[in-house]
Amino acid sequence: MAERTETRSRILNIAEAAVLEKGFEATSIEEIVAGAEISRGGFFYHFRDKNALARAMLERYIEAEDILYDDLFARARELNDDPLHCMLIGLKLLAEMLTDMPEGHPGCVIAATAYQDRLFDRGVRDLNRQAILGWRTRFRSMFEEIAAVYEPAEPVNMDALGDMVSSVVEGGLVLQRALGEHDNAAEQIMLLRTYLKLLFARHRA
Amino acid sequence: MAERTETRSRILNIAEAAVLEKGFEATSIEEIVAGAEISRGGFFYHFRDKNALARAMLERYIEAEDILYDDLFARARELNDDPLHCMLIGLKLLAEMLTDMPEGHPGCVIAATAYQDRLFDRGVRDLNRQAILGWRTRFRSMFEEIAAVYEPAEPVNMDALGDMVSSVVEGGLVLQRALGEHDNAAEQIMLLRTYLKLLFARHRA
DNA sequence: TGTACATCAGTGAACGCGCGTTCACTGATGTAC
DNA sequence: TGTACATCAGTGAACGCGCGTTCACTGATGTAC
Repeated sequence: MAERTETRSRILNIAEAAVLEKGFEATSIEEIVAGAEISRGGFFYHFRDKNALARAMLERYIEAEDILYDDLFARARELNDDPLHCMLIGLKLLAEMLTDMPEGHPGCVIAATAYQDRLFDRGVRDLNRQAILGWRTRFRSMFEEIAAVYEPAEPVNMDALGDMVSSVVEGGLVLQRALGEHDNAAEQIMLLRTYLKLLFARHRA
Repeated sequence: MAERTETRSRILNIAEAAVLEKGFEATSIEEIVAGAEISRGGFFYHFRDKNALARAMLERYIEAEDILYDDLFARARELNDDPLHCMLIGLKLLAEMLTDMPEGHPGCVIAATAYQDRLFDRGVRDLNRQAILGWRTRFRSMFEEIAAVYEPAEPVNMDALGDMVSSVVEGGLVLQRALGEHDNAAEQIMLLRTYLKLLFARHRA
């Protein structure tokens, strides 16, 4: 990695961890540059101001999550071609991934900034919005594939069902942060899995 | 209301709204006292320091939520004595309550502080923890009543199921904050309702 | 009933500290001729 | 090959501002005798 991108991502790593621990406003540039072993001026060479840091952090986080989901469900599809079983396997893999993190998942940058959104400019808030809408679209289209094969046992709002994956992950992460536990998000995902089995698996169309 | 409690709760109202908008660190005592129309000194008459404000805010929020849930499910029980139907009616009432808020629910103080917990002392973090555990116990015991009458269609972890109510609410609130929409939390609650119908309603024990 | 004192619910000036940001400068590397 | 200049990736001192907190003081109300 070039010097430039290497330092930049060192800054972003440290900032992300700090923001998840105590929020954006409470994370000082001083502590970031101390952690990244550069000077204050060095920080402002990479980011125009603190808001630019927030935007870069979110962009990187969203991109990484997208790659993670792409990868996860690609692996699931290799194991089973049926859309329902692919979804169930993907969620299982996601739950396992969360359980396997030794310190527990550190939390979601989207949720952290959603509860501090008046600190940021419109660009950052739009980014946050687009991320959630992207996940809605991703999962909604997977659920539509499933519904084309399996008739839902009860009528459901497909947008809401698409959102449910994000919602369950976000909710689980809030719980495990508040409780100081490690596996709440994974357990909530397993409950979502059971839900989807009950909703779809009974009636092959 | 006595002067004392009246001013105190005016401070807490303003602080809570501000904390949900931009986080605890970014909420200054200056803006709180300006909103409450008192002086800086007046604030410190009521709260020893900013951490004491956080604790009081959380205590009040948790108490209010507990009363709200007590009330909601008491009304539900009046409408139907069966534990499953009581739960389903209670969740419907909760979803309606969320939909009826003209500005949308402002967000949960627990979630906001969970993503800023390194700012607070142990007392505040314990309070947060106890709140989530309290909701777990509340809903778990309701689900156990249900399971005594209706055999679950799939095996579920009862602690996780108890947590699921909080998780769905928290997750839905994160989504609606990030999206700037109003009814995501209500829709997630309706999906949870469908889940519980599928899980329990089929097999009367 | 009058007087002395105590408590309550504040006021508002002052404090020092840490914050985000700016800016003149620097040494290493790359490019033109 | 040598020299001049440009760009890159920073350094570190300095800036002013807003923050949480302290403190001496105040006027209204309550209580004792």
